[in-house]
Amino acid sequence: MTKYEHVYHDVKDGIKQHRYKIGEQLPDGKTLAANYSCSEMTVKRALDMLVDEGLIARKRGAGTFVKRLPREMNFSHGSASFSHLLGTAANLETAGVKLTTKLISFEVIPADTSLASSLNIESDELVYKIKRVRIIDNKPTTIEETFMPISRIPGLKKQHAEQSIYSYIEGILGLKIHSATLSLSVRKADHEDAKLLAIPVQEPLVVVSQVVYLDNGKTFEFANIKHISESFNFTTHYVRENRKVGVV
Amino acid sequence: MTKYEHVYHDVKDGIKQHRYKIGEQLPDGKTLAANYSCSEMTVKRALDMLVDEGLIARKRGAGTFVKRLPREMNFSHGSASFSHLLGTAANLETAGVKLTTKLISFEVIPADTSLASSLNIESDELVYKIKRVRIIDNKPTTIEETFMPISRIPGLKKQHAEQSIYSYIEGILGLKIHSATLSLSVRKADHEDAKLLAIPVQEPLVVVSQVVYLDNGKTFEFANIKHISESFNFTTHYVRENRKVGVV
DNA sequence: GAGTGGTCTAGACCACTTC
DNA sequence: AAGTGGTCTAGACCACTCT
Repeated sequence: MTKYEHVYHDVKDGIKQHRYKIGEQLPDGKTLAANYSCSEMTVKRALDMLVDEGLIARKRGAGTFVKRLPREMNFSHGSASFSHLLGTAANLETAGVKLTTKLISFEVIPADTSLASSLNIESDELVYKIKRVRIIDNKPTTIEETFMPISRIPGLKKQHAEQSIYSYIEGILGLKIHSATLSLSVRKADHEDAKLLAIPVQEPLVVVSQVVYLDNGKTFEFANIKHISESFNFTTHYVRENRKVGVV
Repeated sequence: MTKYEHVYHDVKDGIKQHRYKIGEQLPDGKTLAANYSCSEMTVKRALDMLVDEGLIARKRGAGTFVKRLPREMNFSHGSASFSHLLGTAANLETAGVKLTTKLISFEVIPADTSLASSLNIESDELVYKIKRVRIIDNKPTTIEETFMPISRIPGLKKQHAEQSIYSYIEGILGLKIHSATLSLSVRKADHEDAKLLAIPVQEPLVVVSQVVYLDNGKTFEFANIKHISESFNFTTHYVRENRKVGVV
């Protein structure tokens, strides 16, 4: 563990355990640096992470103040879209939730111009097109339609799609997932959606469209994930000064 | 403008203008530091902001790579909830959109325990309760129900609620808005929602619940903002390593 | 004026990837 | 082995708030 991670965790624990209370001021940078035997820059680095997470606010000339408690990881299977990114299966299962996957279709198609543009590949390059339904605690909850270029994810088989594609990519291929851009909107279920999710036609669905990147900057996935809206919840923080946001 | 802001903007422009192309590698830290006559730490600081915005990926041992272009600020009045935070009126109006506000009610009530807990105040402390409909291009688009403690926002009048509360807070009171936590979910319109937004009952609405903080760490607003779902869109980035997210 | 956080540096040293 | 980014420092100097 790095020094700044240590400071970060320790201060965060301090907030969680009410050693630092909401509304109170933290010790100043010099003092913390002395307490942790590190430089002030390292303290700043650690506290900036807490700012990004929405737990504290720092004000030049005034001090550092506790805004709120860290919230417990609430895997109320709402944020399935997000934990999907983090490796759905593992996260949800350790949370004691039963997740299963139903593979609807697994094809290889040439990318049309729109898809090629999303994936930053040439038109007509071959991509996997995978459609799956995720079932959480015996309730169909999301429909995932995923597109990945064959060239970047070679050797993917049906069997992987029936389990976790992400563990194939990270575990077997040894690639690292770096980041994603997500866009949320709401659409109404068509007949196929309704059938797959066992809901009435026209029910609202939250559609998460995501482009996912590897750590070499290359796109490897474009996906549309439709969530039953009642089991969807998404929380984020917005910090004004640095245009940064943290996710719980 | 600080040095890191300068480097940040210049590299970002370089990406926007295809001087650095998608998939390509940026010059290394030492080189950039020399080019900009600054230290490598300053370059890192600037590039980390671009990482948080989802534009580049940095990989230790390998280099820094361009992921995608900065997206143009698309004020498709979808992200009204977000620009609300940034000072809705100003932003939308400079974007050439006509925004008006209809004040539905303006009361002062004692906070119940749940509200008091959200606002970090004592139960029964007095709060403003303000209900407004936002009308964009002559179309009612959101219903905002806002609660603010009188003690922290003294002197608020109906007239401010009919315009921009945020400019009262920042302009007149001289307070600074620091950050917010947002939570998104979907609900169906009840009779009152339907009437106010001129839509059928049971239409889906996106509900944004937000707690907003001042730069001294104190909560000053809790709000529920209901959006007509068809005009709602929300985009964000997720970066794995540092648990940071940027918003476009 | 005293105290706070923010910027910036020049350089040491380390971790990792790539060849 | 060469080249990349990441961590960390000790300190200078600046900007701001508070009272």
